[in-house]
Amino acid sequence: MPRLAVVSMVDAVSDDLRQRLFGGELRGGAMLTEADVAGHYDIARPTAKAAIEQLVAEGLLDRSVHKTARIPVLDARSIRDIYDTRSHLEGEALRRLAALRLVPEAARAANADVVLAGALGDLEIVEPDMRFHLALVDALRSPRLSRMYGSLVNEVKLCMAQVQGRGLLSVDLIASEHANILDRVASGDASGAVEALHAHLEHARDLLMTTLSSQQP
Amino acid sequence: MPRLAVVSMVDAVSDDLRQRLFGGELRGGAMLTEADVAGHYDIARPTAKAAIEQLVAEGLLDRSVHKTARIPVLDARSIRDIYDTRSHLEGEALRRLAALRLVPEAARAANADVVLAGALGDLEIVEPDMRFHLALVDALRSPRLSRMYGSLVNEVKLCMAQVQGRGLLSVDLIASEHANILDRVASGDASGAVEALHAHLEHARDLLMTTLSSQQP
DNA sequence: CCAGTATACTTGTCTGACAATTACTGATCT
DNA sequence: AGATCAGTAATTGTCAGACAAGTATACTGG
Repeated sequence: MPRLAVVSMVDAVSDDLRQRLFGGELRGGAMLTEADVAGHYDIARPTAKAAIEQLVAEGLLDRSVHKTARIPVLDARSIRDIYDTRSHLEGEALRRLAALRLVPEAARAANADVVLAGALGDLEIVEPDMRFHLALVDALRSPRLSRMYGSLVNEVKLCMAQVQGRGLLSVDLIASEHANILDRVASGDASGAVEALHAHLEHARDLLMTTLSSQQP
Repeated sequence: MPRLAVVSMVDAVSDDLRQRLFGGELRGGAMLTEADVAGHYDIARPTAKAAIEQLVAEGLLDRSVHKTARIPVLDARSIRDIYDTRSHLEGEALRRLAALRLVPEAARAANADVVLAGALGDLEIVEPDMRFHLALVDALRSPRLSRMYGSLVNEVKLCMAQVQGRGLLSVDLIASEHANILDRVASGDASGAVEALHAHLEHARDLLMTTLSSQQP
């Protein structure tokens, strides 16, 4: 019997908004009023307000007091910060995994899914890709660390939705870089694994930033 | 002309609740109903609810759907996770600072305040101590990283309030360990700085855990 | 003493409302 | 014409009160 999650209306709404954000239906820079949300889901405005505030707390929406929520436009500085922080968290995680020579099974599985998803389209790669990286962090079994990395993953998904990757992701390259990282962890080569991760993330980040700057004007 | 922060009622309430949590007025394990908060500040229940939900999102209160919010009792596992995650974030930060030989001025100043606060009492040490560690992270100028570390700091403050440190903190030892860390950063000794940090945090954590276990039964 | 039910308490959500703030539009003046 | 200011519309912040739904506790019967 499957475990059913009892969610409140607010959670259901914020979940769906998240999906619409990641799917690109809600474009960067667009305004999102409480009345819009309330009308779209046919709920009361306070309920919509609470859902919006959840997303603001996660960094998936921008808002200050008395102003309409806006879907953030991720500029170069934000992307740099997101990827620097990813390197920061995940790099140290790899050091620990390498010290234990622990290769998370979930990471291997996720990387296999990356290859499978490659045939479907760029946006489909994002999910298993993120799952790979999250699996590395989750392997340390630290709830707080996983939560932090999860919030970064959400921001990356928002990035990906905004650039709407048009065939710019090379699945084979990504998968081989992932495999390389796992190999170095397995052999206990901590600094090598960190190096490989940094290169991998820098690669992804630069691709993102050049794509973004080319479609900005 | 000073920068005035326009805060909503909800923010003001959650700020004050935070202070009461850190001050130990609200003890671990205690229940905090929406009606309690609403009555205490003479505000409407929805407003109290929103303030509580902010704190839940920060991890400063526990709550699941349809249940009364509870002030978390930080057990050994939580403390271990908090300090492991601190090591994780701050250790990597030290590596970067050491590579730049960058010693944040704010960290020096905070450590000086630690010594000054030592004469006042244990709870007074906590603030400059946390400011020292936060200054190290802030020096990297990463908004996301600072936010993450800040949430850990808040949890540590909650810990400290719960053990109500009774003369168990040795100010001189803390300050000298801090100074040691800064020295190693200044000399570019990355792994030495990380080592010193790990020892420092492990020290603090063990003190916290033994104190906690002795007053638990 | 345990199980099941009944009651009180608490939270989730809604409707409707008003105040405070922001964004926009139009008129006036240089 | 362009800029500045006032007034209006739109939006958010907060409230009161209400009801449904879920949780916790006490009480009763076995």
